[in-house]
Amino acid sequence: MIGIPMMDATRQMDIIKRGVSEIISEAELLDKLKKGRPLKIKAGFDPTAPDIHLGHTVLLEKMRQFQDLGHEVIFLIGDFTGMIGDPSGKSETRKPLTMDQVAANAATYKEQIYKILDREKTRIEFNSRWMGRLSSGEMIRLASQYTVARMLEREDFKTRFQSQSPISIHEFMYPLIQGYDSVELKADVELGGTDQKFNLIVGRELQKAYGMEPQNIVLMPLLEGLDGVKKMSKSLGNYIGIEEEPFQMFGKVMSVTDTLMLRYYELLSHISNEALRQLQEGIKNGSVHPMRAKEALASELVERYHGKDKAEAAKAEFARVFKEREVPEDMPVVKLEWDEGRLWIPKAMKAAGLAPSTSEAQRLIKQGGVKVNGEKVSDPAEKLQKGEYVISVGRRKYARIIPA
RNA sequence: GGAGAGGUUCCCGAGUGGCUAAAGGGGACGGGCUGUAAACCCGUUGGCGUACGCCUACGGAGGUUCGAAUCCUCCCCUCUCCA
Repeated sequence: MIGIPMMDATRQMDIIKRGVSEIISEAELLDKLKKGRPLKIKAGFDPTAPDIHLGHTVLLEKMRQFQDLGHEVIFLIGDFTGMIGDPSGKSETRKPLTMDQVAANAATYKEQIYKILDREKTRIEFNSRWMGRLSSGEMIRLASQYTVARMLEREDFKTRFQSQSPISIHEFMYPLIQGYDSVELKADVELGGTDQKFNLIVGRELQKAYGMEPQNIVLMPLLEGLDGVKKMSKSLGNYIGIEEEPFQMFGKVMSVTDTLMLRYYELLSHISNEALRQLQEGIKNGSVHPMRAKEALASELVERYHGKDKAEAAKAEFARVFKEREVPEDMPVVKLEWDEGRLWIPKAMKAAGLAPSTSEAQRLIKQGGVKVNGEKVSDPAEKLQKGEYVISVGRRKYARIIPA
């Protein structure tokens, strides 16, 4: 960083603003940038088992942008706050993680986040470092900085209060502690998802209460999942994990709608703001084929997480399987018992994981969705002589079966 | 603590004694169309060596009945209102 002059504040702002949902406040942030010193950028993460998907990377990419602009990024693992669990509603109080678990999760985080963040420029912190030794007196002082009325402004607290659902006192501590982290770290900017808005604002207020200049807040939208509607999450199954196989990752990106593709471009791609604008324009006026754009995006993402070679291979494989409708090179190989010499196809399908039950397998056959060695199966009762076969269901599911 | 309402197949939600493996919608899956998508159209959506048939299913356990998701008893859970 030393010796490299910082980019002009307005140009920095232009980069920072890409894809953000809200900045509190833009004018303040611009002032800070104008001072020309590296800012402390904080972003907090749950200590629970991390399995990062593209939704999480929206925030990480923004952190990376700040790093590239020469600022100091603090990756904060909320191991202390993890004992409370963000009271997002009904969720029960979490069981505290052991030191070992936290350490293991942190290690996993590191492995994954450095695919995006610059290892040299990332500072990792745990909030137990300071929270663990905060005295009761200091804790009370902290709690005295905020009022119940203001706490109840938070949407989920408000609704729970109004509907007379229980709110435990310790749940109020969550935003306070998260905010206190900003005090401790002297954060200039805190990054978070839009769902974190309240908590981040508390951080601002607390910094003021402790006589500091309040942090600015950069809120990132929650990335829509593959369905294009709900936020990407593992439990909804609409996610792309950053450790997924290249071919699978490529295919998932390709299956996304054109609108969502542009959204992903905005939030995930490294193409410049100018290039993004041209792309949007090109698709609108028809000069850019959406499929080409989608391929480029898929390639970019696969390359980021698996390297250039894997990305090219995934692209080629995808073209083979989906454009030319040929059999994929890699597919699960399943060994089956051929007890009676002839094997009922639905049974083979079930054993190969192509259908959850023989009943379902029969339905699929009746609907014309099943092929054996490329030929459509029309009779659900059909059996196979002992041998090796490739069975497919629909366009995506394939398995090779061989006698055990 | 008192008074009500309700728990149905992946989800929502109909169904008040047989015609109900259970309407309808959503989702998912298969087919068509296409750009590999979206939208749209059609179809499927409990399990089982497989038409037939059999088994399992309407919060749980019993009971009434030729026959229950539907009636009775007890229990568990959720929600609403009052205090």
